[in-house]
Amino acid sequence: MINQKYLNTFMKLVETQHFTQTAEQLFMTQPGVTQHIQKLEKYFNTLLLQRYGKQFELTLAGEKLYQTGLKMRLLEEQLSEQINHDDPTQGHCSFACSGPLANFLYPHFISYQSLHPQLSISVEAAPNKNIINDLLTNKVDLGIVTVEVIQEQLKQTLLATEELQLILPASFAQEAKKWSFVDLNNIGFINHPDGLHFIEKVFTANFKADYKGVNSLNVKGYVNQLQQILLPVAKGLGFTILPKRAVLQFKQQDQLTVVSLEHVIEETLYLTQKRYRQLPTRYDWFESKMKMLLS
Amino acid sequence: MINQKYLNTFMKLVETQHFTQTAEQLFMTQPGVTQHIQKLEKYFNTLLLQRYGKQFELTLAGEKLYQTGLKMRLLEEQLSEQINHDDPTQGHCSFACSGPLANFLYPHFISYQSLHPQLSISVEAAPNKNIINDLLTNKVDLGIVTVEVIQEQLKQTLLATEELQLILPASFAQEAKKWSFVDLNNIGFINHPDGLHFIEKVFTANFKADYKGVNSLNVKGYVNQLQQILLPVAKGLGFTILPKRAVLQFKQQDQLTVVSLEHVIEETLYLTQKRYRQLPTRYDWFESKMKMLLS
DNA sequence: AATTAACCATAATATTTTGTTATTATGTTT
DNA sequence: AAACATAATAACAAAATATTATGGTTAATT
Repeated sequence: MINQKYLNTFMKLVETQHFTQTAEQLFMTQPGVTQHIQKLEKYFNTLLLQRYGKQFELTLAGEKLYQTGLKMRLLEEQLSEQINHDDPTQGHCSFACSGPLANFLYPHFISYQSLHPQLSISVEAAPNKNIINDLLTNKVDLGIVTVEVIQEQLKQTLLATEELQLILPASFAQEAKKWSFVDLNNIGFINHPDGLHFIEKVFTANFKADYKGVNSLNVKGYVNQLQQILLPVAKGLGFTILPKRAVLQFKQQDQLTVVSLEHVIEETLYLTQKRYRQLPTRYDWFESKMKMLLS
Repeated sequence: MINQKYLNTFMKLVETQHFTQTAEQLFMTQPGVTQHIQKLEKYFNTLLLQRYGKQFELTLAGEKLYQTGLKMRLLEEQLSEQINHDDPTQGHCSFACSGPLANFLYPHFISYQSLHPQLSISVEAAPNKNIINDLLTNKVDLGIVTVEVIQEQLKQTLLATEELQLILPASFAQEAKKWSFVDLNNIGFINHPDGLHFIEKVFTANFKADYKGVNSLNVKGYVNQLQQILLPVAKGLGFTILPKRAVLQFKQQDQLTVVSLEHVIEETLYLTQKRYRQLPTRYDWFESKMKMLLS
């Protein structure tokens, strides 16, 4: 690592062109200046000054070091100015949530971003597990997940609840029919990243007698693209379970039937973040906006 | 100045998230790491780490310091890579010379620049005195002047010689007339930045008997724009003295007469640079190009 | 030309800074 | 509950850094 004190002495020397004056201005003695320059020359293994008489010119290396020094000086100045500032209208904001939620939230975010162009916003759609992992590794700052986390490092606040809907192909629609686990399992399940988690919640509440865990489930497919999960259902290939907001985003609503369940299961959305990590104030707007939109 | 060693320790700590591992990887002991962080926190007068148990998260300040550290690390890497390189096809080249010469040279320079877009080229038209001053203060690296300099800090090589021409309005043209100092002084002198210097050289050689120094000269005007020096001459308002190349650049040649002098005076062009200052190799092409063009 | 003053380099020494060892306190895991 | 791992602190050792004293050059002055 380059010694900044030496570099500073060098820069002052370049500016004064004078060892003794450099020493005076930096409140040190002249031999100190000489030694600093010598240390730098040893460190870079190059002459920095072309000496002649008691004067000198910079060598090419010296010139480059000086230029770099200017840039470093700038970086340092900016840092000490900014290190205790927390501007709510600039910087990077990173979010992760489920696909449907991302689709829903992102338009609101970008209209805010256009008010504050200094903001940079990234929203990643991902399943709960990945979101939690991204939070733990600081890849995102704020996540919305549908599970309570066990990690002590994370903290959560309740954002909203949303109904989980059991979706059948419209072709299977039968008024007031009371569907059983066996009926559904004959049709087959279209899985997705949160699919089994939803099954567990909805089926244990509604089909306690017959449902014996995910192993007994007839899984007919899997897809992790939000827009595509409901396609096989629409085509009559199977049923699935999704949050209401995800179902509403599907184009061909007439191809689907929402089965009304005896025990309505609400999925809970938790705003999740690192417990010991202070978020910049630029996140404040997003937090309150999300609470407003989702409540 | 921020201590780079401390910063380096901090960066490693951010990357390992672990004091002991940081110490091992940097071949130091764990208390050293603790102390480095403490020194940085004292220096910035802010917490950099939010500690909990034996773990920690970065504070906002810590995050900013880490980001700045990354930039500094990059600067340093680039420097140590480049400090002993001297690429002839990139970097800044600065020249100063007389206006006519600048007009003549610059087109050749820019066509070279278009071959090597990494080059940046500046050519400044200025009188000798300014050129010398700019060289001494490192504002330009290479200059062309028409005088021998006295400063020991500068070195010169002969580039070319060029005839100094005495220019009269075309209306004054008289075949084979032998002009005297008094004739000319009646017409009056149009001065320019190098005007008196040229007068001195040409008149002492040609009108030794009558010319008694610049004080006796009838100066009718002054302008330091190359394109405009010959305008008053063309209009019949006075005579002037210019290098041949400057005269050739004037549009209305038919308005001018070049007086043939008994003693032709050649102006000498000296390539001038700092004696103890090595020029980057990117100047090599320019030096040889200029020699080629002007010889 | 001789003298003086200004300036930078070097060597030896003093001082300050930095790093280490030993130890304690506090969590974490078995 | 015991063993282990980790970070903080204090005291001390080591290293880095700065200063004083001095000498050799170069430039300025007489």
